[in-house]
Amino acid sequence: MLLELDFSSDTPIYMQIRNSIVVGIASGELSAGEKLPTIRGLADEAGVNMMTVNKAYSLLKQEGYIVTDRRNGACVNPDINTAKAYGEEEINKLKLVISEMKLSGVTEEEFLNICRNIFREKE
Amino acid sequence: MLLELDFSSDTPIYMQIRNSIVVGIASGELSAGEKLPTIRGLADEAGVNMMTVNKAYSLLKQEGYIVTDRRNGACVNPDINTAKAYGEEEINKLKLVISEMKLSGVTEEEFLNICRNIFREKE
DNA sequence: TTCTCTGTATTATAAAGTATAATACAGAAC
DNA sequence: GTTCTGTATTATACTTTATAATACAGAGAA
Repeated sequence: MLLELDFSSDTPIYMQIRNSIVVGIASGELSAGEKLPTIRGLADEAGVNMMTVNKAYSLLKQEGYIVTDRRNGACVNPDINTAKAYGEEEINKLKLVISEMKLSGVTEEEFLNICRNIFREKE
Repeated sequence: MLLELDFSSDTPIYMQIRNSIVVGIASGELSAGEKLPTIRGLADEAGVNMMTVNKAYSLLKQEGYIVTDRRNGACVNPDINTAKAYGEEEINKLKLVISEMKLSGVTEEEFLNICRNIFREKE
């Protein structure tokens, strides 16, 4: 698992970890059921506290992206519910990104192409 | 200016204000050169502290979205630089939204249609 | 058994970010 | 002068974030 953390970012570390894993699952870099690093292992590797990784894993578990087992550790949820509705929060985040890129001069077609590429990105 | 603040959100108030204005400019709700509410006025209206609004305006000014004048107050920058490159940060935010919606079961075509609608949204 | 690994929980602490409050100043408009 | 503007300063309180040091229960391996 590639995990790039930006300690000077305004995004909290635990959220960066959470985001990396979500993106990894969506891109196929992490496959359904795949074993994730242990909390302690990832904390060591990333140079952060165990509880910071734990916070990320707890959030991912609560969101249904991963499952945890005291025996085997954490795994990507082998059966993520792809029938759940996206929230208004996602739409608002999307609106914001589109607004910012629009004001950077990105045209609709350029933007859609960027999205197409990201959508099709495989590991 | 419509301004909906969610005080229970994990997004700071000053950032919500900043985001609302960015979206407003991009959608055309706020036009180039248009006068914005005064810091004190908006603070009163929104029920927040003056310095919170000031923080949002300072950020918007620094980002080039608005200009300020001690005489007239703050205005939408009449000449926003639409030739500036979008940052990697925007791409990462976009990747995250796409990932989350993908994992909610949204197909590529559905997603592109949502984007098209947002992109064309006028006030 | 004993040892080691897993996620989880607790408690304490430090540091940073956020928001409020009360003022004050400089510049321009009236 | 008075009033408005953005801006600046200082202090305070609260929340969030991250670390640290432990500890526990359950399961696997020696």
